[in-house]
Amino acid sequence: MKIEKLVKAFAALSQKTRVQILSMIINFGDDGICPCNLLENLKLTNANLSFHLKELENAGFINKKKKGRFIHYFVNCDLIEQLGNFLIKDCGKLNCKKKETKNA
Amino acid sequence: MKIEKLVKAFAALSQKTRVQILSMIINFGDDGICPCNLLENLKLTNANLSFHLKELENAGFINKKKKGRFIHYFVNCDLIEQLGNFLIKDCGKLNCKKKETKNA
DNA sequence: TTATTATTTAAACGATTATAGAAATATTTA
DNA sequence: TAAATATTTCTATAATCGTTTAAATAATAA
Repeated sequence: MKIEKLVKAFAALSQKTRVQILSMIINFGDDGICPCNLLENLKLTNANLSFHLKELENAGFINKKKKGRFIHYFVNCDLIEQLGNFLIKDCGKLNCKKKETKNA
Repeated sequence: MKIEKLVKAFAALSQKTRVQILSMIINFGDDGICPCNLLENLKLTNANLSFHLKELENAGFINKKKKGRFIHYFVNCDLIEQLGNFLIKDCGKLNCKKKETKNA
């Protein structure tokens, strides 16, 4: 995975509210969940929730799909697994040594 | 792991320069590496490197130890593994459901 | 149609972060 | 001791981020 994508993903998880939102979305699995339902359980404004959902979406953690009257958000498990694997297996093997970083 | 610690760790990885620095430190393994050596391979000021090292240290990713004339930084593998495991196994099992988040 | 609900966007703000330059603090070497 | 090197701290600045309020857009229900 490119370092830019990694960093963007970590940035999306660098905020308590977003980790909680992502966790909730994961918990609703394949059904997904709409913002209005998330709102019931979070002390946020609708605008603020929308902001955080967009951040998570931009980072690739979630996708949305229309479901009748509502928009449902779903988790993208692949990205989460890739991140986990990066940390456990690949971290430390990035191209960050001498020559490569000289002009990074 | 407490969500505050998680978030702090992810925040430390939410910046390209810091991921590169951490990766370099990991690559030097048990020998560790001093800031002056890191500087040779990064386009940073000493002040800025010091800032990023402190951020990584505060998040728990690295520790330092005096080695003769230099200070050597070492990676804390435990935290990295914990983060990886959180993503792969525990993410989605946080206490973020209905009742629990009501007063979070 | 109007009213209601769901969701996003826009504008403004305060707080935090990344960076640089300069100075301060060690430490080592000569 | 003075000079050189290593590292951190201080100060300031520009950029980014999280939040709110208000408005805009879209869809549904009455």
